[in-house]
Parts: sequence; structure tokens; C-alpha cells
Amino acid sequence: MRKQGVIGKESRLRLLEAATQEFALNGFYQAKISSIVARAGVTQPAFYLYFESKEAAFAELIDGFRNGLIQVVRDSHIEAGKNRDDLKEAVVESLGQIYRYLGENPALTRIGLYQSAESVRIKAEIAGLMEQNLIAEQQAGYYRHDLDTVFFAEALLAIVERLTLIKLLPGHETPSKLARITQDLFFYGILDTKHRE
Amino acid sequence: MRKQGVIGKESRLRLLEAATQEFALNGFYQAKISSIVARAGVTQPAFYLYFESKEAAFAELIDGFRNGLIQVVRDSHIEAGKNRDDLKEAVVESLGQIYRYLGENPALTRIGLYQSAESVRIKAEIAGLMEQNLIAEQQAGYYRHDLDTVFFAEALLAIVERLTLIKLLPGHETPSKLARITQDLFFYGILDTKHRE
Amino acid sequence: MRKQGVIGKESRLRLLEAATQEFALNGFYQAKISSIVARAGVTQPAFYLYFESKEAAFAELIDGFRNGLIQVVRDSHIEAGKNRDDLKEAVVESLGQIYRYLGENPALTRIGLYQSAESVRIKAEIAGLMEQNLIAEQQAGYYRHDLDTVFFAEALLAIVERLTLIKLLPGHETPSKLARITQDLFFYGILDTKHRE
Amino acid sequence: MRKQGVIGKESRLRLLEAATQEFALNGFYQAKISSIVARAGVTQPAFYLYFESKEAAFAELIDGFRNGLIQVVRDSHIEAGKNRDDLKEAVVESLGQIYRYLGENPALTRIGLYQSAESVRIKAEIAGLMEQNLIAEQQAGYYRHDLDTVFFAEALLAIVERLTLIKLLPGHETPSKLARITQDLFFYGILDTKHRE
DNA sequence: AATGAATGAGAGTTCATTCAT
DNA sequence: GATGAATGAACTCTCATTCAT
Repeated sequence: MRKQGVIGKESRLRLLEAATQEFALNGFYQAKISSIVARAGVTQPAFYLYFESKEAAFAELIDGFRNGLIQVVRDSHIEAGKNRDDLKEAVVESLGQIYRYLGENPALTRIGLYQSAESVRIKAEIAGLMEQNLIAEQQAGYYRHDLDTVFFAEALLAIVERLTLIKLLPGHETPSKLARITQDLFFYGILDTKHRE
Repeated sequence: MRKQGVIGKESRLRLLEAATQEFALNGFYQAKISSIVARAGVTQPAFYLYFESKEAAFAELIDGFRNGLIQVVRDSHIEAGKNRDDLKEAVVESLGQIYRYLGENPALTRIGLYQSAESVRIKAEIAGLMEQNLIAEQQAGYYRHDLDTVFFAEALLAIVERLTLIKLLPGHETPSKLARITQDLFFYGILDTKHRE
Repeated sequence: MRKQGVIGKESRLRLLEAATQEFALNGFYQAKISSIVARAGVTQPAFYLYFESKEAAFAELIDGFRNGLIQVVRDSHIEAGKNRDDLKEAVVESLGQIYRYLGENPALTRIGLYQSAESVRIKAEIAGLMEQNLIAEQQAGYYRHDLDTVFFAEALLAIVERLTLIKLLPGHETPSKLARITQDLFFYGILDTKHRE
Repeated sequence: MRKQGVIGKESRLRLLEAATQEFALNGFYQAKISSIVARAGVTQPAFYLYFESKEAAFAELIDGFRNGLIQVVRDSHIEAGKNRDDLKEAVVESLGQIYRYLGENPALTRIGLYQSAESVRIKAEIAGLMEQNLIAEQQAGYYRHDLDTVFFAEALLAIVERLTLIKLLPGHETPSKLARITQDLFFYGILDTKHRE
């Protein structure tokens, strides 16, 4: 794996893209190098020109996804000092960016959120980051003070994860719509207001 | 696979239990027949005395789990005519039974909810059942009428799924506690009441 | 690698014998499992029924050879109290047993003395054992006191090793003849007696 | 492989040196072209600019070593007409030159004496040359007339070979010391003189 | 009811070598 | 004079499954 020119870079990219598809479709263990290289239009040894092993290629994909997602989640923090309507819009915007990131990388999302042992760790990490945001936002007075932020964060992640899987990735809903729905559910709860009184 | 006497039944059960553990631990593809029979204390051909194939054994486990879960979710329907406090308790009780079922079958739950291609179908089915309950309960006047029951059901399932994975199965929380937390989040939402006004 | 009946034991032996031939002929790295199993008349996976890996099979052969040789060399120690003629016969007998062991296991000898990284270690070990014998024999007054036993042992091993390779294994000489030649060379040196004076 | 200028010559030399090290360390089959070119700081195809194949490069090294060694052994012939002390010194000097040649080319020696199928042929050749010398020396009256020169030559080579491997190449002994030890062993044999009578 | 023995099919990986530039 | 890129051919090892007993 020495210096690469432009052709090598291209081959590497083709392999990476092929690997993404194959891993997303079949998961790590069922994914076959032979399928990957077939998709990429090269022979098997070419794969090892650019990646140390099946594991290494997978790790590279996972890492890219993880880093991107971490960035997006970090950036989704909402600052203090907003009024109620602005808060709502900000939350929708933040969730929208997360859904957008996932929607724009459907295969990677499949790998990173659903197809690997690492996905468990990644989701734990993301839940942690989300909780940090939520804590700050709670202190900003946006959320109930009796709210357990750990569970809140896990619940938020859970919903994002599931709606992504069944609505976003198949293309049934847009990121914005999902963001609005998620925000609505969390903001107002489910109780009928008349019944509530 | 002819009719079996009592000894055969025992071996079959031991194999089934061993398979449950192995599948839960490693997933379908990584599970090895050799590990299963080692756990069960029999030889490899014995496995094929009781099961047609790896797939068949897996399907049998999945089916048992699925049927049990469907039953529990069906039974978790809440009748009309309750006042607010009774509703709350009824919801907690219903969720509690679901969490209890999952918590009592940890290995099967791992297989049925997280370890297989079937889990996607199972969860879709469960979400559907949950939605039916929710629709009836919404019509009973318990929930907001503008609530989209599809998303509500998916969100509910998502949270149950995730809290089960990270809190229930590792033994960090009891089913009752999780039921209460889930109910609280959904009933009241997250907004600070002072901020709310 | 579970319990084996008589058929299994036979297959194992056939594989072991085939492996011996193949390793002797080609050395560890050039030896192919496919050749071994072909010789043994089984399929490739059968090899792994009886051996953990190529390495493990090789190690088993090496170990057997090494242990046998160590035994023979240990037993070749000559007790004190012999007169000159008896000593000579005893030495010839001892060397004869070593040559005989090597000659009776030609393939193993090839592996253990010439075909592996282990052969270096084995020979070092054998040289050490030989030296222990020589030290005792030197103290019994059989050999010159100014003789460096380390070098003597190494030289003895060297000659045995080489004569085995070029005379014994190809069948050009018998163990007894080689034993006598080796003894003669060492006992009397090379100098012409007339010239010696 | 056309004619080369000065730059090409340099690369070729670097490759040859790198190949020597690699072959000495790992033997022919385990040596990798990729390692050789890495050591030499060139790319893989460059190797084939200067050598037809792995085999060809190896053969070139072997040939160099073989020719050098043949020369040294030829030159180590001792003329007739020496008295006993001069003979001793001449033998020590001759052996010293052989050990010196081997010690000065440690990597090549590893390849030529221990690491190849060719080493068998080379040693046979060397033994032959040594025997020719010994025959002449025997006829000069230096050695016993009942001495079998074939075995004597093989034994001599065996000892040189082994002491080189375990004492010279690791740097534990100098060529001169080894020459003296070798000569001593052969000249006087091992018997205790008192016991001898 | 169970087992010892065996296998077909296929996986990931390695390496000497070559071609176009 | 040298290189980036690629490959054919091989090899070790794994696993679900079956057959004869």
C-alpha cells in the first residue's frame, strides 16, 4: 500500500463504494470479498492492494460514518436564550440535520447503525453526546427539570434510529418531515388535552 | 424426524436451549452447529435428528418468540372508560407486561429483536399490533386526535426496543421501572411547563 | 477432534505418514496439505479432523522424532571401567544405535535434522546431551583431558549429521559401518604414525 | 535486461545485497520479492529489470558464493615436504582461510551452506575438492594410509560446516581459533594417551 | 437414539510476475 | 531507468451437512 496516483485513488474509491454496498446489504460476515471486487470491477488481489483485510476495510467505513455522525450530533446542540417558537424550530432543524446525514449516507447508515457489532458502541456514543446536549438544554430551561436525561437521550436515539430504518432509508419520508414528527412527539407528549385537565 | 420418545424429547430440548444461547450470542450466521451441539453435549448428526437444518432450528426459535410477543402485545390493549389516573396505571401495567416478557426471555429477545433478518419483520408486525391498540385508545379519547398513530406506534416500539437492549437485558433496570419511564415520557412530553406557557 | 474409533486412528496414521513423506520431501513451507491428503487418500477437511493445523501436524512429527532421538542419545552413554578394546566396541555400539535410529526413520530424520527451523534447536539439544556423555566419559579417563568437550560434541554431531545425510539415508552405508568409521576417525586422529613420531 | 549505466548498476547492487540478506534470513521460499525491494528501496518491477526471476537472483548469489569457496578450498592444498610442525601450521592456515571466507560472507554462507537445495550440491562439490587435497596430502605421507579419504573429507566438511554455523556466524569464535580446534581434533584424535597404551 | 467419519463448497489471503506509461 | 497498477494461481482453513453403523 504505497504511494498512489490518481488511478489508484479511483480504484480505491470504487472498492470502498462497492464494499459499502456489500456490507450494507449483507453485513460484515456475509459480505464476500469476491462480491466487492466484482462490483468494483477488479480482481481479488486488487482489494489487498488498498486494504489490509476485510476487517480493515470495514473499520474504515465504520470510522468514517461514526466521525461524521459524531460531528453532526455535536453540531446539533441548541444554545440558550431562545423563546418557545424559536426553540421548536431549532430542534426541528437539529433533528433535520441528523436525519439528513443518515439519509444522505443510506448504505453507511445501514452498516453503522444496524449491521455491525460496532453499531452498539456507536449508538452508545451517540446517545452520550445527545445526553450532553440535552443536559445543557435542560439547564437552559427548555425541558422539565424532573426529566431523566439518560432515558431521554436513549429514547430520542431510539426513535431516530427506528424512523430512519423504516421511513427514511426506504424513502417514505423526508428528513424534515421526520424531524418535525420527532419534535412534536417529544414536545407535547400524547395525552389528549381535554382528557388531560 | 420421526416421533420421539422421552429421551429424544430431552435431547431436543437441550439442543433448542443450546441453540438459543448460541444464536443470541453470535447471531445466525456466526452461530456454529458445532458450538450448539457442544453446549448440548451431543454430536453433530444428533442435531439433524431433530432439526432439518440450521435455518429450521432458528425459525423455530424465532417463531416461538414471535408468537409469545404477539400475544403479550395483543393483551396489552387498554379498554375505554378509564379516568386519567387509571389510564396511567393501565398503560404502565401494559408496558410492564411487554418488558417482563422480554426480560424473562433474554436470549430469545436478543435473537428475535436484534439478531436476525426476521427481527425486521417481527418488529414491523409488533408495530402494527401496537398501532391497532393505539387507534382504539385514541378513539376512546385517551390521546390527542392529531397524533399520527403510525409514528406513535413506531416510536413506542423504538423506545421499548432500545431500553430493553441497554437497560433491561443487562439487568440495569426492572421491567416496572422501564414501563413507568416510558409512560412518563410519552404522556407528558419534555417541555418545561413554565417555559410552555 | 473428539473420541476416535479404530477407523479414525487408521486415517490419522495414514495422514501422519503422508505428512512425514511430504514434509521430508518439501520442507514445511513447500509441503502442501493437498499433497498430504492426496497421499493419504482423504479429502482436505479430513486433515483438520485430526490435526489443528499444518503447524500442529508438523510439530507432532518433530516432537516424536526429537523425543526418540533424545532417548537414544541418552542411552548411548558409556559407563566407566572399560578397557581400551571394550571402550572401542562400546563406542561403536553407541554410535551404531544413533545411526540405526536415524536410518530407521529416514523421513523423520530429514525433517528433524535438515528440514526445519526446529532442527537447529534439536541439534543444539542433542549436542548438549552428547557433551554430557562425553564429560562423564572423559572423567572416566577415556579421553584426553585437554579435550574441549563442547567442540568435541559439536564435531561428533556434525559428522553423524553429515554421514547420515550423504551415506545413510541414500542407503550407501549401513549404520554399523558408519559407526565404525566415526569411531575410528575420532579415536586415532589422522596423522600418519610414522610421521607422528 | 539491456546494458546498464552507472545508476542501474547501483540499483542492481542494492538489490543484490538486499536479496542476500533476505535469502539468508528466510531461505529461498520464504524470502519475498516485496521484502527485497523494500530493503533496496525500489519498486517491485525494478527487480525484474535486473533479474529474470527470483530463482535467477538466487542462483546468481549462490554462484558467487560457490565460486569463491571453491577457490579458497583449492588454494588450501598443502604441498609435500613439510615437517610435522610446519604441517600443523599449514593446516591451521588452510582451515583458517576457509573459516575466514565464510566468516567474511556470513549472509552468503547462510544461503550457500544452509538455506537451499543447492547447498547440498555445493557441499558435495566442496567435499570432493577437499578429498582431492587430502589424497595428495596423504600421498605426501602426512596422514595414515588406511584413512578413507572420502569419509575424512566429509567429516572435515561436516565439522567446518557446523562450527561455522554455531560458533563463527554468531561471532562466538574467530576463524583462527576454529581452525586450530579443528586441526587439533583431527590430528590427535580423542583418546587419552595413558589409556591408549 | 445416537455416533464416528467424512466431505463439497467456498472463504480470505499471499505472492511472483507483468504491462502500460 | 523506473513505477503505479493489476493479476493468475495457489494455499490454508471452515462449516453445514450426510452416510453407514
